[in-house]
Amino acid sequence: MAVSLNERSSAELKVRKQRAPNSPPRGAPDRHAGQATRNSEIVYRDLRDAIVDVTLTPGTPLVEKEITERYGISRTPVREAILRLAEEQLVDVIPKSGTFVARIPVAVLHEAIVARKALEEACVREATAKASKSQIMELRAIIQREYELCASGDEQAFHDADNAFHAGVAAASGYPGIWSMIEKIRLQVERYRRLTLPQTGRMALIVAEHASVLDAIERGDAEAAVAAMNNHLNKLQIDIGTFRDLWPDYFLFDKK
Amino acid sequence: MAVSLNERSSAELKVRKQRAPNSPPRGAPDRHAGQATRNSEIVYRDLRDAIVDVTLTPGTPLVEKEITERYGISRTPVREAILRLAEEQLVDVIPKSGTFVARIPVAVLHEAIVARKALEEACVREATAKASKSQIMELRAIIQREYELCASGDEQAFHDADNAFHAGVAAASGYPGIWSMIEKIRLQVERYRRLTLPQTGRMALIVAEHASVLDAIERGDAEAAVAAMNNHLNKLQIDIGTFRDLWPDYFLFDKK
DNA sequence: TATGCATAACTAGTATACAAGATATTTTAC
DNA sequence: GTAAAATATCTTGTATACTAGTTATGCATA
Repeated sequence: MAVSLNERSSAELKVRKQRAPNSPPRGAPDRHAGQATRNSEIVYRDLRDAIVDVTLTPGTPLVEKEITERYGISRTPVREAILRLAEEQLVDVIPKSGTFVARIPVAVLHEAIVARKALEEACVREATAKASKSQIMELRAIIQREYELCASGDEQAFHDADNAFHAGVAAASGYPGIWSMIEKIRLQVERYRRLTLPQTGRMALIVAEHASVLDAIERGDAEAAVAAMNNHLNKLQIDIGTFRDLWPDYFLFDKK
Repeated sequence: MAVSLNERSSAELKVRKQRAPNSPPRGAPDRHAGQATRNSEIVYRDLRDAIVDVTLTPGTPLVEKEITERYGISRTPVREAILRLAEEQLVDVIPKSGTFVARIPVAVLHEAIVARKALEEACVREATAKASKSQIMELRAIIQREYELCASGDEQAFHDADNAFHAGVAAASGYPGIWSMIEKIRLQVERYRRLTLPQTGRMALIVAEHASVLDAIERGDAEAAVAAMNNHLNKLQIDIGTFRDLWPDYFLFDKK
């Protein structure tokens, strides 16, 4: 390829010292998509997971130096991880003072559920029109896995399968990217869910609800599919009142 | 050593070297919300705006050192800004190689429009039910401003007012946070819009469409409001075919 | 001239040192 | 004894030096 002159204009060829403008490397443009082994990525993932499953409770101070020592790395990648979390409003960083696990903003919580319902409704409606046979079979397989995990009682795996179902519906709708939007939204809601719901005995109900969504999709009944999905997601509805007294420090009530 | 005993429990007092756990500073918990003057924030904003209004075209290399010299600051804040852009998929950073303004992903573009419509539909429906008189008056004022800006032909200001209208609808719905979600989604679509539409003569149409949305909201006709909003947003629909040939390097066609 | 390889120049990733502000502690004044 | 001021010790923000990998360049070789 060194030999093969590509068809570019001579104007672009004139720039020799620098990389030719407007030409990202042709060879590996988004290999970067593969999981990065960057330290900041590891720290980010660990911290995010710990915050989401409430291992790190709201208000807990996050000291860069401490994390630095735990991982045996320098402050730079730790700092990058914390900045990402700050953007997702999972931590509050107060300049020159400290960084803390953010309290759960109840206003955002409510809006997140509304937004999720709106997005999933669009997905399920489109999936009803466009889902291929193979996609439906995949969804059926996920439901079967949920059924099995429900029997074995593996909550974590069940939860993963639950998400896989929703992601699968988004994929079947031709809007896989919308699921990644939902996942971002889901972070805050998930913190609440983990904090409040023991979730015992609800697994069987979820499986049934997923099945009724898929049934409607399969028979092409868009309105029924939407209704079933909305009914399913309505179970997320939060009742914050109870917890206002229990853990007042975990929540942020006043909208900023 | 501690002369002034505060009223804290002895359990908490045992931790002396560290700040007491689970206690973010009471005084200024979210003063951080005020606009930060951090250098990284300034660089981020400048770069983001330049990318969104296509001053920086897709594929343009972003050299940290160069930005460093332009602003007279060190690499650290520049790097933080670039990392934020990478998360929003506005730049691609290829380790040890280079950072480039991301090409516009057409698949994401399409999904972004679908998502926006879904979210705005939820907002406008709820706004019809909940909008206060004052909120409706504010929206009416925004439309009037649009009318005036349309006459004076100030595209940038009109565009801002356009956004203000949609934000106002979200506020009236009681879901102001959903507008910030939409704004994130809007970034990619905006790049496309700036690139393709001269947008001349469309301003008057937009004003009329906004007015018809607000009229429906005011008379409490949710379905009409939703229909008007969808009609309005449908104008965003993209026709990528034309531009595939014009600027093939600006777009990313294959879904990763 | 064409091809492969060594080398130089560049990039982003990381480590570390220092600066600036906030908080906690101690000292001092009354 | 109380309160206010001085000080020490935290924190995050920034600058800079260094590391490691990538890309371009030029030279040797056929």
